[in-house]
Amino acid sequence: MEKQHNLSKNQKIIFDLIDKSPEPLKAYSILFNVQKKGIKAPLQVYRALDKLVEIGKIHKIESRNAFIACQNSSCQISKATAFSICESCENVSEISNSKLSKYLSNFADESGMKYNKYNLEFFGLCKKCKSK
Amino acid sequence: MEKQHNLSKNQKIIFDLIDKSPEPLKAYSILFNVQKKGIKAPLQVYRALDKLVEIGKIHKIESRNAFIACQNSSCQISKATAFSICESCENVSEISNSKLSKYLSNFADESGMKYNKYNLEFFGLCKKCKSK
DNA sequence: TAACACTATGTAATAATATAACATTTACAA
DNA sequence: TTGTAAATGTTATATTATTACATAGTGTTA
Ligand SMILES: [Zn+2]
Ligand SMILES: [Zn+2]
Ligand SMILES: [Zn+2]
Ligand SMILES: [Zn+2]
Repeated sequence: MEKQHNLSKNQKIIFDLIDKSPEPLKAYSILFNVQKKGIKAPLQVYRALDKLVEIGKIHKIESRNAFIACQNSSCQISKATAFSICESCENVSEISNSKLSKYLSNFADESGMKYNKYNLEFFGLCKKCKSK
Repeated sequence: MEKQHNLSKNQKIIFDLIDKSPEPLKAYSILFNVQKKGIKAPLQVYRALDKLVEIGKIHKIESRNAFIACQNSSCQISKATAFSICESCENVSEISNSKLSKYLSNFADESGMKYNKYNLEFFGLCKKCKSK
């Protein structure tokens, strides 16, 4: 069973915002949106983001410096993440494909390196944008 | 055959620096290192970096905001990149594994999205750091 | 050659992203 | 209730990246 994390006040405010957003949110856009709730400084946002990433409630889309809520309770607490990103409309969604995650989690090569985490970002055109 | 790109003066200065570095370089560290060669402003660095990424001579390590020279002539001009990153010593190397690249290049799911590019970053401990 | 388009460069200012440092408060278990 | 870890508040600053505008080189074609 997954460990239950009781979010703190700031963490909850920021998670709720990200969770109900249809698109990845950037840190300063989050800051702007939560100022009416009393969160005034970048650091308050970044601290909450760090914690939320750490416990797997959100993920950072590295190529976009933006954050989305985890859609996939089986992504092993952020140790194995894969996303598809539309380069036209910037829609991002988390890929939940057990074959893919099994393949990558078990990946090993001759480097002698032990991989315990990965992040994969696919880019392309989503269905909508393809048909335009 | 790969298209031959004749690098411009700034592009060459910056590529040479990255190419001979054993570790990924950050933009402002590059800037600092090439100031004696007359490159004075961040934009000069970023423009060269953009071009070098575009033509596949270097790659950006997204999780580190840093750049390394391509070690893998078959990475299809930056359309299919995979890296291993040691979380202890921060050593980064490009993974060149034909099975992996074939698997990912052919990956498709039910989203209807056509993937034409990916970037994968593996994290773990390198041989050296593991044995410490 | 002259005209054109395209790529690259130079420079200043500024935007966007992220962290350091320090003081205080809250949660909660020993 | 005392100790400790986690979270918060605040200011300042560091790091990463882009906008805007002017100029110069490079190669192609009329
Ligand atoms: Zn997830
Ligand atoms: Zn799209
Ligand atoms: Zn490469
Ligand atoms: Zn290492």
